Amino acid sequence: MTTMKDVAQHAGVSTATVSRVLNGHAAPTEETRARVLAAIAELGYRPNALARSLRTTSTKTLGLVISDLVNPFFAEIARAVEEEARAHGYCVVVGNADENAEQQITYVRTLLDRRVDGLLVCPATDDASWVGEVVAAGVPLVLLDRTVPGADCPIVRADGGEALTDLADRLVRAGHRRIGVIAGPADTSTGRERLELFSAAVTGLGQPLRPEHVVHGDFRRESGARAAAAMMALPQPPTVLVAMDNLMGLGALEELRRRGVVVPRDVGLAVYDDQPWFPLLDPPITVIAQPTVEMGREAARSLLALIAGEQPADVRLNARLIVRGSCGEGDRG
Amino acid sequence: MTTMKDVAQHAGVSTATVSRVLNGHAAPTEETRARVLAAIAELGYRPNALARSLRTTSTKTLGLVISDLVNPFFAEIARAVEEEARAHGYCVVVGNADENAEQQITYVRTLLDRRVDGLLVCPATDDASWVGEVVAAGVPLVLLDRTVPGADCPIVRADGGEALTDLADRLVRAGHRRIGVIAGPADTSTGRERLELFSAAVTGLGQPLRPEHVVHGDFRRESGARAAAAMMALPQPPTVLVAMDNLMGLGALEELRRRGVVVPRDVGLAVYDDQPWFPLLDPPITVIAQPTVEMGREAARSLLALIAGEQPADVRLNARLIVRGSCGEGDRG
DNA sequence: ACTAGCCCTGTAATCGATATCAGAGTGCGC
DNA sequence: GCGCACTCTGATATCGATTACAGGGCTAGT
Repeated sequence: MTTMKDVAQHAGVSTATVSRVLNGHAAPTEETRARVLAAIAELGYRPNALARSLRTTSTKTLGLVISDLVNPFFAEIARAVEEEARAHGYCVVVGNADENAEQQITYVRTLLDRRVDGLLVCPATDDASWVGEVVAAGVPLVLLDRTVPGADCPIVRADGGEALTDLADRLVRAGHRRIGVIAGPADTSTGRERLELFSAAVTGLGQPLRPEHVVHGDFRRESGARAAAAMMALPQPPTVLVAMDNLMGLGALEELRRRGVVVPRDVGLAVYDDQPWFPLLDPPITVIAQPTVEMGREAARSLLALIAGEQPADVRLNARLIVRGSCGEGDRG
Repeated sequence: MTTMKDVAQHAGVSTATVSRVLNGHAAPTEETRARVLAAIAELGYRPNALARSLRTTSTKTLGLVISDLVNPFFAEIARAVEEEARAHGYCVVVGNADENAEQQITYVRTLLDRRVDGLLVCPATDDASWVGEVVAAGVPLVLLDRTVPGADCPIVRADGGEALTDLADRLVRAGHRRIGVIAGPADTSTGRERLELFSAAVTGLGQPLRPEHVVHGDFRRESGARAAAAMMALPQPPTVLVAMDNLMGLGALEELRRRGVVVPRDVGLAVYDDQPWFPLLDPPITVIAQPTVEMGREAARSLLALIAGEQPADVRLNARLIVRGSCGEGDRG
């Protein structure tokens, strides 16, 4: 590789001058500037970002640790983060935790070691041991989608309270008396919150959830299928299933299909997170849509603000209910 | 941040010794080793990866430039690459080109500047200007999914020839005489190849494609919808549509639904790339499935081999046809 | 007892950039 | 004509690690 020294020699100047030209400092003459630029072009020189970052202690890089890259919800967030960051001259390094706390910690450490300027994390679980390391490293941190206990940093998330209440309301009004919930993991904030909000809503309507009608999954496809299977095998199966994540919803759908259960005639279904293909199903699936793009964008903005020394406030966006028919609204509502 | 110097002072040794302990060199005594490790633990020291990489000229990082992160086909590949890399002690930096040649070049440069040990690229277009820069930088390069003209490096891809021939065969045998193709961009190798292979197959069966029944999209959702709309508006619309990518297939489905066109009664549909939700549609969609996980894994392996100084051969995996019913096979086949 | 050889450790150069500080050259005022 | 201010450039220290080389302390062989 050609280094700055080569360029300097080739242009007959010192490395300091090359550096000044590169960084747009006022000093160099138009003439030397031209000579340096010519040398750079001729040698095809590109500055070594490692050396530069070592010296300046800034990498112009954000780290993003995501719970599961294959989950389209997170993929879309990742894309939005990347877009917003790029618009501000930052680059994003994505780490995929695969819903695995250990892998997540590994990634947080790797990113800290590489001296990212800021860190954006969608925590895989409630384990918050890594937060201390980030704070100790003095690296700005913003949480995305999920909180962890005791973390003292800005968070960007979607509030599903209203949407879940609306959904509960609709389901009960549509006549459902046995509502089954495929909940997220109890050791994630979103897993707990969605269940609690929904549970409170149906309880408030005089239709508390039965214990056997709440099954926890892990935000992945197979667990959704297992949960649906477990509930449909009960002597008194639910008349409607609510999956608290799009992948578990997908798994549930697959399981219902395998069992020959017809939606919504035999059992209704609602899913948390919208996906472009949900409207294409027969019946189209009723969902709670989260503003993924905004979430990613806002998270990147908050982090950039934090890096700039500001004190961004928490961001709370609204999820909203989209009724489509998979809960039998047409028939009963 | 605490540096190696701090650790050295705290342990009463030189930085050289700390480095030796860190890198598992034989030299240090068990006793000094313990002292150093204690100091490291006590200070919570983590080595600066930038400084280390600058010195060793190895980052243990692979760069992955992907055409479109939101396309689940690529998301899955990215995940497989990351998994395989991690298993070999490498970390992956993902750049999302968003099917945009310029953005892709930007990312290639950024990754080269950061001195990734190797580069994995799914080229967004046929523009191969960036390949020279990678070669000049002396960075191992492996192409994934798509080729570019004149690139002299290993490539990992899926061969759809057999599957496309099978599909053509089935469609013609099922009585289809007007087959519409929603092709990929003409300036991508996969876009061209899939069309050519399929076109050759149907021509061989005496049913050449009509020019107005071939519309190029851009591997994204909206273009699939537009292409479907254009063909369905023809005086003699196709009796079956073949979308050469899952996102364009999704767009086509949405458009058909909007128009009240019933699949497969009014028009059949087949899609390149399988997705978990395709079997859930009514009718389930006939697809050509690519081995995404293997592609990602093999690509990572090839790149690691190249880095290790070996000469990996090109990898060609087979795509395969999965008949499900959306082409009216049940009725006509 | 003295030296050869081995083991462990420290000193210092190095990777490729940036930034400070000092010095060379020019222009201007008096 | 002399000095001062100002502009541009170069030499050099530095970021935080790795590593070649040198040297001190021991053991062992004769």
